[in-house]
Amino acid sequence: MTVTLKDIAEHLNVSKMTVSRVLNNKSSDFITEATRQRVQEAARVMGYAPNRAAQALATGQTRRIAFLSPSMGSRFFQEVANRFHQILLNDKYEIISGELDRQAADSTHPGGLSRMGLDGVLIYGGRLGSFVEYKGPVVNMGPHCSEVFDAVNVDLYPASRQAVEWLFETGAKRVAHILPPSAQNDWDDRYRAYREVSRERDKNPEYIQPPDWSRAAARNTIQEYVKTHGCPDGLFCANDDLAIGAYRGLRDMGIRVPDQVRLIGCDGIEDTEYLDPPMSTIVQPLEEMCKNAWEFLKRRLKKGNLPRQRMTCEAQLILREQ
Amino acid sequence: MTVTLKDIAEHLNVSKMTVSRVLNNKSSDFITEATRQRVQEAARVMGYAPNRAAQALATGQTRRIAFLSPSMGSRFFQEVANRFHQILLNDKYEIISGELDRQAADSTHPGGLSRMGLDGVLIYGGRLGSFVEYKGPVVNMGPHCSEVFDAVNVDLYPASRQAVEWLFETGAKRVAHILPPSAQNDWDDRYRAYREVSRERDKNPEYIQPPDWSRAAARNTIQEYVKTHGCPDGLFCANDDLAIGAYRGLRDMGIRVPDQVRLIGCDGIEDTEYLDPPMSTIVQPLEEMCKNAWEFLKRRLKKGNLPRQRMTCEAQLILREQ
DNA sequence: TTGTAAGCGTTATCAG
DNA sequence: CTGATAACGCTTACAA
Repeated sequence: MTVTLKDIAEHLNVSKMTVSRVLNNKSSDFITEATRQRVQEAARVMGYAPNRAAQALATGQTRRIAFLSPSMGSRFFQEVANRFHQILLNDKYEIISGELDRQAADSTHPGGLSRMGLDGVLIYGGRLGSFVEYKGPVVNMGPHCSEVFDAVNVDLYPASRQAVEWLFETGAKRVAHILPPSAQNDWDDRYRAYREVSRERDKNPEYIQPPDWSRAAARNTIQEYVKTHGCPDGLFCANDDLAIGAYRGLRDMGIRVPDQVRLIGCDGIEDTEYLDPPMSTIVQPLEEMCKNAWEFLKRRLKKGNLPRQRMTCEAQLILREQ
Repeated sequence: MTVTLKDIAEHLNVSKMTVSRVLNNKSSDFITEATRQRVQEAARVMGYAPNRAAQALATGQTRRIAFLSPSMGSRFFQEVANRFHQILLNDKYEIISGELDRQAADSTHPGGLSRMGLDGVLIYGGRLGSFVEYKGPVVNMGPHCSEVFDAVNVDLYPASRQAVEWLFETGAKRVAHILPPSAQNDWDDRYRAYREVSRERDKNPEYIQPPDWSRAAARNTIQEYVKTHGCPDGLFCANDDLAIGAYRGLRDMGIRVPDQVRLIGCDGIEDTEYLDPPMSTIVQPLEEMCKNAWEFLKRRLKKGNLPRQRMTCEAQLILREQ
């Protein structure tokens, strides 16, 4: 059925090894130009394609990497996954995406990482207790990385402060913070920045807490909040999806953006540019982060016992016309 | 390092086969409850995880499927990929996404499908000449499917007609159609519907042609168009990204939506609901399409020589407040 | 420069 | 019910 090394070898009266060597053209191996030509021609004509499983079994390497994030439905994480896809493609690696919760690291779990045949894992997001037991290389990225893995941190704190301060400075009397309760922790830059700026300005912090990070949740929650508490005139949102959901929820009630409320999102997804008015947001330097994460992982793939690699990138507040 | 069947077998003084049988619990195999228990316990304790590559090599099955679409940057295709991810997860299949152009089917291509170790391929979108030479099972889905593969068609024609007619009936004098030149073909339901309705109403068709399907392209192109041709008062867009780009481009020029121009998109991505005003669009029954595509593929995975499977789903025009 | 032999971790087949 | 043995297709190490 499918063509194997052996088929080519027999066809050409050479050994499998000769064929293998030609097809992998390892620089360390020497083959006469004549046989090289013959083998390549035969492989092409016969339509040879290597059996990845066999290669993986023999070498112990799958050339497959997982990218895990909290939620594949989030546009931001899709943008990250995409960037990785493009980057890894250049290096002939496959990427397979998954969600942190579902893709538990332990080998007991039927869909667990250790059962997937991976060379390594890229993770956006933190709180990954279960991953300490995953044996392969892991690079963690995001605003609050694990202390045990290689890490590409992104610092949201300065930009978050600027965002909240800008809202106050440009006239907002009540600036609220939208974020799910699960993220209301001191390790969250956005939360901490909001709380501290509020305190410095003697403002009462107001938290609007959708049950999750989805647009739909933010849309509902903001409406309930406004009905019972009245409407803030500034809204610092923990991510762009929440900001977009809030925007829609406010418009549902006839509240004007930005006249009555100004919003600032976080992460910098494409969608924010296409709203009307375009939404201000805190942009993460994704390209830089992804490139570096991949470099970290490649290095560790080559040499497992490196000292821990880490770096920190700076997110940037982008104010759009309003 | 990692635990194998052999390790467990030696630890328990049984054969690898016994361990293998227990761990796969094939109903056809009979094992005493006692040994079953012992094996399962040992596997758990020792942290056994099967080697996927070895399994694949032995069985010839990878439990891995590719999902290919024209562009991974498109939000719509991301939504499709997502649905497949969820669906296949239930059946313990992995999914790996790619783009049609890059992932050529032939074995010559280094990143070609036949080199990826796949059980089958799901493709959204048409024009896939090169895929006839891919040997594995293929299910094609979308508005203009291949005639040679199993197919889940979606019929955009009736909804497209309704869309254009609705724009005219509700008062539009000039309804233009935005679509990239590459799609300006009779096999495209949207193009055909627009052209025919225009003709039936003795209207001059107006085509606005961004170079590709991106928001940015639509945003630029609409502005150039309006500057030279004036502004249509109805816009039927070949997909939601174009519609969103056009919306932004119009707003850039101070043109009011929907007062001066009304837009209708196509595909039904989540973003359309969150614009202000929410955007009308033609919604594809994604859940139905994906479920069926996967059923088709599973069937063909089991039994290769089925007659060609095919079905057609109906897209639906959703008019949102405007 | 090329070939031979062994092994990677599973599963299939056939004996016991 | 359980165990040996032979694949699966490739690469690594070592011989020639």
